[in-house]
Amino acid sequence: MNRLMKPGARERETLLNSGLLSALGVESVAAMMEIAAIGNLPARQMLFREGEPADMLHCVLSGYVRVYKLDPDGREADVELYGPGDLIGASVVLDAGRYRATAQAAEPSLIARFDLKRVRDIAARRPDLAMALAKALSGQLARAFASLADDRLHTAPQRVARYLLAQCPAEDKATSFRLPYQKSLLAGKLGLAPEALSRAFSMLRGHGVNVRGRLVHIGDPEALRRI
Amino acid sequence: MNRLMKPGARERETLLNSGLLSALGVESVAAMMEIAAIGNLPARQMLFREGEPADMLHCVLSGYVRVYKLDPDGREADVELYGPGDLIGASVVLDAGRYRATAQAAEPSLIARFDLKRVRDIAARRPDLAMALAKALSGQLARAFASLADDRLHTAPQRVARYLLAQCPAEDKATSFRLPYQKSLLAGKLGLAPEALSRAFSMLRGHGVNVRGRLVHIGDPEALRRI
DNA sequence: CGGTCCTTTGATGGTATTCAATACACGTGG
DNA sequence: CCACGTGTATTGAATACCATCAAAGGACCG
Repeated sequence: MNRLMKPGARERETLLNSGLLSALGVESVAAMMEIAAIGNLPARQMLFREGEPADMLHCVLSGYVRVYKLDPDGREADVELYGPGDLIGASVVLDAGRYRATAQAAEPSLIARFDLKRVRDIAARRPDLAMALAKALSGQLARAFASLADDRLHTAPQRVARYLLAQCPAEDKATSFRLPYQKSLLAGKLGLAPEALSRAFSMLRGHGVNVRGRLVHIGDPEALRRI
Repeated sequence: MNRLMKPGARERETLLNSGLLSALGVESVAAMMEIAAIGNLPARQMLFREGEPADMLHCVLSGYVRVYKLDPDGREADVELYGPGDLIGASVVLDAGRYRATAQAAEPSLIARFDLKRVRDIAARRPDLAMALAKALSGQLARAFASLADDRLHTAPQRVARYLLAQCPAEDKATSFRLPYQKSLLAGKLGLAPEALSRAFSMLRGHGVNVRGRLVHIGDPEALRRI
């Protein structure tokens, strides 16, 4: 972490809207603000490594953080991608154990850190914080289950189509939007090699999907749904 | 559910050792016991279905419960397998939302059910329960992440080898044990078709693994680790 | 304008799924 | 205790899918 600082007005604002703090009572918010430290991460900086003792809870304020696991021979598998408002590494909140994966900033990012022991102390007194933690974990577990099932049930073009649909507004009309991060990150998130993502995009071109750089145009959402 | 009943002495015993209740204070345990209902599930009975409103928390006392997601065209992908002491469907504890997957008894099973609203009420007053829920979720998230990475990084024989090693005592000497459930269940848990599991076993035969029915003999754990 | 990193495209091989048919295990009832 | 039948496990052959390697094309930033 380059520099650590107390949260300023802007950071407090973002934290208040984050998944963890948004549902808390004023006193718990104050207690958490008290122990928050803000840090600026350059791209590729590690937040923590698999196996290290877990002593911090992290929350993304801006940017993206990639969490992955390593093979003995060095290959990586992305396990989750955290964006603004997301709580990182919650899978480790309660054991006072070790990080179960490695976290790396995917781009220059702003994050908040909370000392785990103090978080546990506060949560032991304030049920709203404990429930907020459980709620964050609950959502992440649901996402993890969805990924697992998606991996096992759908082909690469199908997974990409589903991702694109999830970015569309609900109505079934043509849309354009920007990918929130680079394609190699998206590939990792979807469990694909970057080449496979590229091929998936080019096969979806025949189904009304146009990609140039990070700009995506969906011609016919209904057609995508039938892939 | 066939019959519902208050927990008897035997069920209370099992519940006390379960992941959820084992870390609670006496008062929280009493409160949870108060609202527990025990049910007997025949094999293949559904506990809940994806999309249904979630109103119950479940805990396995004996047997196994398979949780899976469905494709539009009816294919299934197992997402988690819960055994004695495990908390089911915790991914839904806090939203008062809907079940995100389907749960089915894989064999005749005994389960405890807790009314979700009342659990939430108790947790709102008692931080130890909220923390126990978070802890259960935390463990499940870590397992889900491990599965996800395992799927993406390892081949079928490697995944099977890792599973077998996880069942062995730590020491590097020959061992025998029984699979806790049928092979088709194990296949689903590992994200494999039953045929792929079968082929994996027969390829592991060349590395000191012998399987007859549910009986497994590991000749050389060290060799397995090198697969 | 030049370099670096990201992305695309092509060719190949390994790996798992699927379908189909046979063999086996286990519980049931005779 | 044995015979039977159902569901489970194995094996084989064909196919689909994706990773990997290699190389060329493009984007973006200094």
